[in-house]
Amino acid sequence: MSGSRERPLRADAARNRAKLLDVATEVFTTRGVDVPTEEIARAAGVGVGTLFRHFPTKEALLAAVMVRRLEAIAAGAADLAAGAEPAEAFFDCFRLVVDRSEGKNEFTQALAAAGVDVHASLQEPTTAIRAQLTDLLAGAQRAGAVRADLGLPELLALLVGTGATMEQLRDDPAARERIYEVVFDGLRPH
Amino acid sequence: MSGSRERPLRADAARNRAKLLDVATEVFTTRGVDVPTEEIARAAGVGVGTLFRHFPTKEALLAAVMVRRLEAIAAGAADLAAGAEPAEAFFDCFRLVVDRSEGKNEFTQALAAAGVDVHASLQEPTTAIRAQLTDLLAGAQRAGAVRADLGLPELLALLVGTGATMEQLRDDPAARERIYEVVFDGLRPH
Amino acid sequence: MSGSRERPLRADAARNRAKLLDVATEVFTTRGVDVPTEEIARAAGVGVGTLFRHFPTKEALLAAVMVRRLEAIAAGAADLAAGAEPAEAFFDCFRLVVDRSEGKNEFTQALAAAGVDVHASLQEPTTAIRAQLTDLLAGAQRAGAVRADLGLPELLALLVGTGATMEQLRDDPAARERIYEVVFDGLRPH
Amino acid sequence: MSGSRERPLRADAARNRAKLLDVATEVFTTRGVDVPTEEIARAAGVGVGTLFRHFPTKEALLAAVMVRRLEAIAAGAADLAAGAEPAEAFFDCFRLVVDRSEGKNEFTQALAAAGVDVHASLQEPTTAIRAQLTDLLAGAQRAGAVRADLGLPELLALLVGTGATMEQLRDDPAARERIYEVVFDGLRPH
DNA sequence: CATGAATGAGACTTCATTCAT
DNA sequence: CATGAATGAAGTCTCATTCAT
Repeated sequence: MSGSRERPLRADAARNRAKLLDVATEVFTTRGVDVPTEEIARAAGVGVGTLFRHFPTKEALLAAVMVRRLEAIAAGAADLAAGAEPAEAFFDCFRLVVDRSEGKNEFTQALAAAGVDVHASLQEPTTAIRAQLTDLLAGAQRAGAVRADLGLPELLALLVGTGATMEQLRDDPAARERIYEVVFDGLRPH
Repeated sequence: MSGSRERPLRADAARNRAKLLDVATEVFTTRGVDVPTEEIARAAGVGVGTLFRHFPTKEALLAAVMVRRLEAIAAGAADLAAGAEPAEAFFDCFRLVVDRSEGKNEFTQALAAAGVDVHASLQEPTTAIRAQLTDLLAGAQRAGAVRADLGLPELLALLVGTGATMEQLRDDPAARERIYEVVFDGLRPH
Repeated sequence: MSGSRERPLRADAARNRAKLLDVATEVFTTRGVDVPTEEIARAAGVGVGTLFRHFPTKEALLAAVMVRRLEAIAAGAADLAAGAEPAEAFFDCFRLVVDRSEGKNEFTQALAAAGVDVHASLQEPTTAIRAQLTDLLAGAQRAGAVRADLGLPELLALLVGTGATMEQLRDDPAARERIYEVVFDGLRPH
Repeated sequence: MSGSRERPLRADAARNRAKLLDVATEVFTTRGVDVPTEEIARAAGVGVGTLFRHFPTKEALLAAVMVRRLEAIAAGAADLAAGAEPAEAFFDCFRLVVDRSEGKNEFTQALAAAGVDVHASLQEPTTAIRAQLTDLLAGAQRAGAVRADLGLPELLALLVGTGATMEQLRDDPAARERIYEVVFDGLRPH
């Protein structure tokens, strides 16, 4: 699962990489993608050189941040899926993914703008989530809780879109709840 | 309301401004927001100076492009609203706005990243659409075609979000159609 | 004296030229030489084109402003010279020139920076002052009020330099007066 | 007093900074303040980026050049002051400052035009000279070689103004000498 | 392996000057 | 003759990336 990549990575190097990722996540999320690399390095307490040793380009850093978020989401989803009956698992997982997607769009776009094939470069880490969602969707459909004519692509698109919807309603929890009602109602058969 | 601005604008100036807007719309939409101003000027057949005379900053150009798109959408929406029964008018208009929203997110984000208060600077031109949507929504609710607990904010958020959903399914019209079914089903009472 | 140049100049054209000169004098003096030509034109109530019709380059405008000031100074000097005994006339005139030189340095330098041979382009209009100063100096020297070994070049240089000195003491009239004492004392024989 | 600033500065960085300062001094003095930064960088054998790393704005570079010149002047003045009797020390120092002031006005004005508070930003490095001049002046006055009613402000103004005077007589050493006689005579009591 | 100085292409913008209206 | 839109060279500054220390 968390297969070993390259060499084991020395202790301090690993610490630097982690700090960099933490800072980048924080900074990109709160201040946008245009923050200079140098600033991120400084905030992480390392030189730019170190940043570029770990992430050969800025895009690579961006991608790594995304991957990390996706992995976190996947972990959460795994817990939920393990739990209860199919329908509940599906809808709970939907909520989880959406709630954690905050700001994800900006990354995706920044990556795309940089000419990176997002689908390709994020393929592997996303696989876990994809697999889980496929299972959850199938289970919910088998249980008659979700329209049978929907596939994984529609589900993924809907997750992204609902995330975007929610971002517009950041300050109104009640409204967000109503949106969930609309979307979940729409997902059910008929 | 949509009153005349400043002076009538000389013939060639108007032509240049229009060309600039055309080119910018095209370029920003297809190649993203990071295209150099100089390239836009060249593509429009004018010098950079001319571009900056018409739009004092790049953001101003970006905003102008958005405004233009919104105005076009508003015009289309007006035609639909004039037409038929409330429910149909509402759903048709929803589709129209979503279909024309392609790529709009990127603009909004670019503007926001530049520190522009999008809501403020685009307020006026958006007002037309807002008003129409308010009417359409009210009409559809009165006709019992849409849940009564939804307000304009939710509608707007849903329009944005559905647009984002659709962008993920750019190449699959059938899937897009299924999304519309989901969302429209969800919007109906119960 | 005010010899006719070129054509007689139509009434409105003359008015424009005068307004332009007034505004330029005001603006250059208060806000420096880097003010855009367009702004000067606007302040004068004309288009840039008109400005450039009257003054083929910005330097030409700068030079014209200087000329005008010098002419004003010359006029004032003439009045004084006409008056009393040689020594008094000389020293009064010295004061007059210095007092009116405020900010003149900036112009001279701007012109020089633009590669204009100031001495050459201002030769003619300065001639009047030069002639007067030559006479005044000679008179004062004959009267034994000024060292005999000084020539016009030294006098001109001293006028410029004393102007610069005074600009440093803009806010201290008493100090300025002491400077005059120093310089005038120094000018007297022994 | 002339305490170390920030970090020790790496060897190559120090070399570049020095070269930049040398070139800038040379170029600004001979060709004026309007020389493009890029040209200065090229002449110093570095990229523009390096220039801007050392001096965040062009004004900063200008100011640094001035500071350097003032420091050089102060050093020379210190030597003189150490030497002989008060009167001689004073007048020699006056000459020194004036002779080294060549072109200094242009800098001051460029800085002022850029909205920099020259007095403030150059305060510290000037302090050394101020202190020395204060001492020299007091000494010369005590020795009865200079009018007692003059203060430091007048002296400084006179230094600037005499510099301006001398610049007009760049090519006539004999005339310059006569100016010194005039000014020094004027400075003596009576 | 870390550091941060150096690089230099390129971004945005200004402005003197020209020329169609 | 006046106007002001158009021009485009040039200027200052930023920032991802490289490389000497």
